[in-house]
Amino acid sequence: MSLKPTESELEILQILWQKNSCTVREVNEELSKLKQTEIGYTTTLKLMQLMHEKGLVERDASNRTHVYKALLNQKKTQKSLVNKLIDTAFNGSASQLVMPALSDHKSSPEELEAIKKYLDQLNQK
Amino acid sequence: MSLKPTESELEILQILWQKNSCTVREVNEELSKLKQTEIGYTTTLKLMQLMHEKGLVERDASNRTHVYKALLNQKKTQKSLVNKLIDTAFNGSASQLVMPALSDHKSSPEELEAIKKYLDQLNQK
DNA sequence: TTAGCCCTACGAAAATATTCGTAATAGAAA
DNA sequence: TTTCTATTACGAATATTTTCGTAGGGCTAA
Repeated sequence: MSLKPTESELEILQILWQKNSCTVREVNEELSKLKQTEIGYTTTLKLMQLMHEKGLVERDASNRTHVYKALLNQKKTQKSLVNKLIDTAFNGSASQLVMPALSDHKSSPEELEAIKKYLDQLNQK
Repeated sequence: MSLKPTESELEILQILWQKNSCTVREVNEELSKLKQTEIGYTTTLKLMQLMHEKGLVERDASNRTHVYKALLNQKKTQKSLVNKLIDTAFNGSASQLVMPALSDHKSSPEELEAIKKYLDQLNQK
């Protein structure tokens, strides 16, 4: 099934992944910080309710203030996003995506080393 | 300014980049092939007209059948897409994006080699 | 010339996504 | 208890994106 989150939903998932679990209030504050502008509380609430209906998140409603958790697996979601990007913007060539990605986002030597190891591993198969 | 193309616009840009220049008909056929379903001709036409208004493409209207070209630079656009993805879904870590990207999209040994060379180059700086 | 086809322009419907106001109410505070 | 505050539920307005129908007209083949 793999429901695809919208732009806004992805931002919320991002926060949930990072903090593990959150109230609407917390997410709303994070979002406002992120976007540099005050976002209506009920806007965030509504989004998270929709995500709940869609099965993107679960929530503990045993207390009045509900606590949300992401249900979508972070790694899987990332993979599908990357794959989509590769297909729609890079003609299916992963390496074409990889190089510009590395060029802009200054990665540490350690990170680069890790990638290299990873490449060797792939090569051996 | 850097106008951000929508999902559909990106698909069209992709085709324009690949073929250099296209008529609406050509794009429409490519899109239909891509999406595995017939897309209304005027749907594609309208999208490309909107893209023209937005300045995403230029067109040669000297003949009845207009010929379109992308105005957005491919590499720049790709970079900004990748950067956005890294920020919104990968917590700003490029290497976290790179590895899953390579794992799924089976890259040829040549491609992998190219990436490795690229990494070495980055390392030397 | 006329019929048929293909093209553009344009408006508007449909589908999606985002934002927010209002009402109800639980729980805390006075 | 009464009041105040925070929270959920829900409907609806807005905004954005996608899709398509129709009209007008040029071009070509018969």
